[in-house]
Amino acid sequence: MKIIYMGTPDFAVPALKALANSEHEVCAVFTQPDKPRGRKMIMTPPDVKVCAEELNIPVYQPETFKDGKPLEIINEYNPDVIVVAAYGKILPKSVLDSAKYGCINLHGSLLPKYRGASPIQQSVLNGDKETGVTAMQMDVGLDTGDILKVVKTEIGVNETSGELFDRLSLMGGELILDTLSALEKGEITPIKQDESLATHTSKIDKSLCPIDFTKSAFEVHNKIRGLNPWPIATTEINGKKVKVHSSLLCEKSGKAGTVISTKPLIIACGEKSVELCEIQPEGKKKMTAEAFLAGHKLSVGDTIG
RNA sequence: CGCGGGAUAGAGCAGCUCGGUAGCUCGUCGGGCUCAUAACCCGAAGGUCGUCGGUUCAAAUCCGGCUCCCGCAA
Repeated sequence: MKIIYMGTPDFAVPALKALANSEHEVCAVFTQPDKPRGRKMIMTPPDVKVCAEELNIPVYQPETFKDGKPLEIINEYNPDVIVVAAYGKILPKSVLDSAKYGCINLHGSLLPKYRGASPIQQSVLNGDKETGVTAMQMDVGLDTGDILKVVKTEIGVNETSGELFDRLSLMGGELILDTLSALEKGEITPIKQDESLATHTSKIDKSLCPIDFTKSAFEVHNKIRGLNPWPIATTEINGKKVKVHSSLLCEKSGKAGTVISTKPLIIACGEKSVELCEIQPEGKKKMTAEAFLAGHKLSVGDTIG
C-alpha cells in the first residue's frame, strides 16, 4: 500500500521503520515543526523527522491543518492509507476521509480505556497489570474510532513508563503491519468502542511529581516508575528537592515518611514501604541512594517529604 | 545576555566567610576477630583541589577569563 505516515516523538519511530522496511511504500511523513528544547532552547527536530530523513522520505511539518494546504499535499500523493502515531495534531474530517482506507491510529492502550494524551504513563501510574496497543480507525472524536486490531502485553511490577514506551512502540510497529495486511485481505471486522468503559487521560505535568508518602507503597512506587523518564517523581530531603528515579516495593512498615533503613534506603509509606534506589538532588547528577547516603546526613527515624 | 546550584581520591560530601600540613562517610587492598557475615577492630594505597591567568612569602581558599555538568523556567 501507499502510505502517508504522521507521527512525532520516539514512540512513533519503530512503526515508521517497520513500514518503510516492508512491502509497503511510505511516500511522505508529516510531523510537528521543529521546536526549541532543553536548557539552551536549541531548535530540535522531532525524532520522526530525523528517522524519515535517514530513510530519504519527504517530510512535511505544517503548523496547522486549518488551511487546505496539507490536504492538497496529501491528495497529490493519493495514498491508500494514512497511519498516525502520536502525531500531536487534530486531523480535520477532510483529511480523515482523504485516503481509501482512511486514517489508522496506533494508540498505546487497550481502548476504550485511556483515551487521550498519556495512556502509557497512566497505565503505569495506576499499577495496571496489562496494557497493549490498539490500531483504530480514526474518526472525528478523540480516540473514539472503531477498533481494528489489538495486541496485549503484561506490565512488569518495576517497569517504568519509558521501558513500557519502548516495548509498546515496537509492538505497534508489528501491529500496524498486521493490520494493513489484514485490511487488504478484508479480514478485519471493525469493532465499536464500548462508551460505558471509556476513560480519559490528560497530559502529564509536573504537578504530579511530589510524592505523598501517606499513600500506600504501591501507589508511591507506581508514581515513581510512572513518571520515569519524565518528569520524575520528587520529594524533599533535609529541605532540598530530590528527584526519585527508581524504587522497589518493600514489606516493612513504619510511620509514613520516615526513614526505616539507610542501607538500603527504605522509606515508610501509609502502607508498607518503598526502597529508594536512584535519586538526584537539585543541581546534581543522578546517583544511587548508597552514594547519596555516603555524603549526606540521614539516619533511621528522620522524616523526608 | 532568562533564574539558580555545582566541579576536591573510584563514589558521595566537608573545607572557602577569616589564605598557612588535604579531611569525612563509603568503596578498594592488606591484616585481625568470628561457626559465619554486607557486622566489628587495626592498617594501607589512592588527589597537579575542572582549566588558564592574576594578587601574595604562601592560593582548594581571594580576583578575572574559559570549559563542562545539573536543577528551575520555557
